[in-house]
Amino acid sequence: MTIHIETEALTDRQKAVLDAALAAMMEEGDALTMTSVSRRASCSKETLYKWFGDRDGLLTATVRWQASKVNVPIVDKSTLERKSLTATLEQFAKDWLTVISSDTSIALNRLAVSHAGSGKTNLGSIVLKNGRQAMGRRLEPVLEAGRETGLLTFENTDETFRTFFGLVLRDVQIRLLLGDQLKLSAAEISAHAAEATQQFFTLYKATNNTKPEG
Amino acid sequence: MTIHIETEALTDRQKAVLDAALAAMMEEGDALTMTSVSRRASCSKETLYKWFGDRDGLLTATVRWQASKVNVPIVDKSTLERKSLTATLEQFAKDWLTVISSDTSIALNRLAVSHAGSGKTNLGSIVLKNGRQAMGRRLEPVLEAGRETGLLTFENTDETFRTFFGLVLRDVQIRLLLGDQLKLSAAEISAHAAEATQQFFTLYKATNNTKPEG
DNA sequence: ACCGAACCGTAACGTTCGTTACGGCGATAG
DNA sequence: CTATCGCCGTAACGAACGTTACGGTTCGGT
Repeated sequence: MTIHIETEALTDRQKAVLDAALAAMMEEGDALTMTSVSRRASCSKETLYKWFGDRDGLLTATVRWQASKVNVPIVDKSTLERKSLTATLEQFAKDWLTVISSDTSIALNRLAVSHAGSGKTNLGSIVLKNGRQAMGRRLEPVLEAGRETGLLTFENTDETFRTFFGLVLRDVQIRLLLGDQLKLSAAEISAHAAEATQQFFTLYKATNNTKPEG
Repeated sequence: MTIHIETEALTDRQKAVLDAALAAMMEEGDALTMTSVSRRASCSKETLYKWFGDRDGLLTATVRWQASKVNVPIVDKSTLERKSLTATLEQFAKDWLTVISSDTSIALNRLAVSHAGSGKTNLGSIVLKNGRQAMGRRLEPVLEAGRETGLLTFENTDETFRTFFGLVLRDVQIRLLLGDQLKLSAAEISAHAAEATQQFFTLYKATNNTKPEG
């Protein structure tokens, strides 16, 4: 019941155990058992219970651990100045699509969706916070910077981000979660990232201004 | 293991039982038990097993039953002639958002996502076929009709539909599946359906032609 | 060398739940 | 009226799995 592990304080051995749990999660989904995790990690169940409290604690720690590993595309001021807004958005879209279509992300989101239904744990909110919301926090300053430099026109930053979300991800995530055999090559991801970015500019480019990228 | 029920041939009593299973699914998610369903339906477990074979058979029949009840927005030729393309798309978006945000749809999709992970049943493909794919089959003729009448310009119908998908649904479905407390009033749905339709036209309107809706 | 802590492997316990079996009851046909 | 059939309610069985307990091993500190 209780969560024994702070996200920051993890032994290397504990990280290895969580990686094993992650692997189990990818292969067995929510049906993973404490026994299978302990076998994969070559550790005893007693250790699992001592470290993580109970099954939910292990799952929560695993989700947190994976979330901490995900490279949220970071866009800071210097990046904004060096790269054009178009290139920044395009790269962001590319990274995002790549993460979303990874086996790890799919397994994690499936688990979180399941638990959001059973209502016992708050894995859903953890994934939400580290997924959708983290993306918003990263991208919204970029959008507002684009507005300040006169490249974009919009009123509500959050709504604008959600439109970008829709243009980039479309039906990809739900299809993958439902088990659709959807293969996204790097080339296809790049191509669509570019197209979605163009569409985004079409919708939000400042009307009486120079076009982005000339 | 075996599926005993054809989707078409369902007694009234059996439909009532499946509705009870649906209710159980909404409250308990994947954790619903045969006992709870039999209690809700006021039937015996023996009957459940005789009719549906086993637990998976019951779940599959329930998903099929709900899928058969969902009103996929139907757009036929006569509708296309009576209503403008804009109004048609807007209504389609509205119906779709309403379905997606209903408790039933959320519960069903959660279950399907869970099972797509465990890989035992094909609930995911059933939901996919009756959700995302059914929508595509309905809307794509509309888009092509719009292209033929010179209102829209696009090359790939499927890609165009997926863009519409993204503009309409954005982050709504994944947030709801992950348990985000997102309340969509009818007014908000209508407003966004209109906005998404406008954005869609901005992206795909024929360049050298009269604007849709004057 | 000795001690204690941490950990591994495994056995054991208790619960939950899918599945099956059985007795009773109302309806319907002969 | 009686026999059969479908269904209800409940009890019982068995397996899976979360959780706990225990003996043996490793390892760092003294």
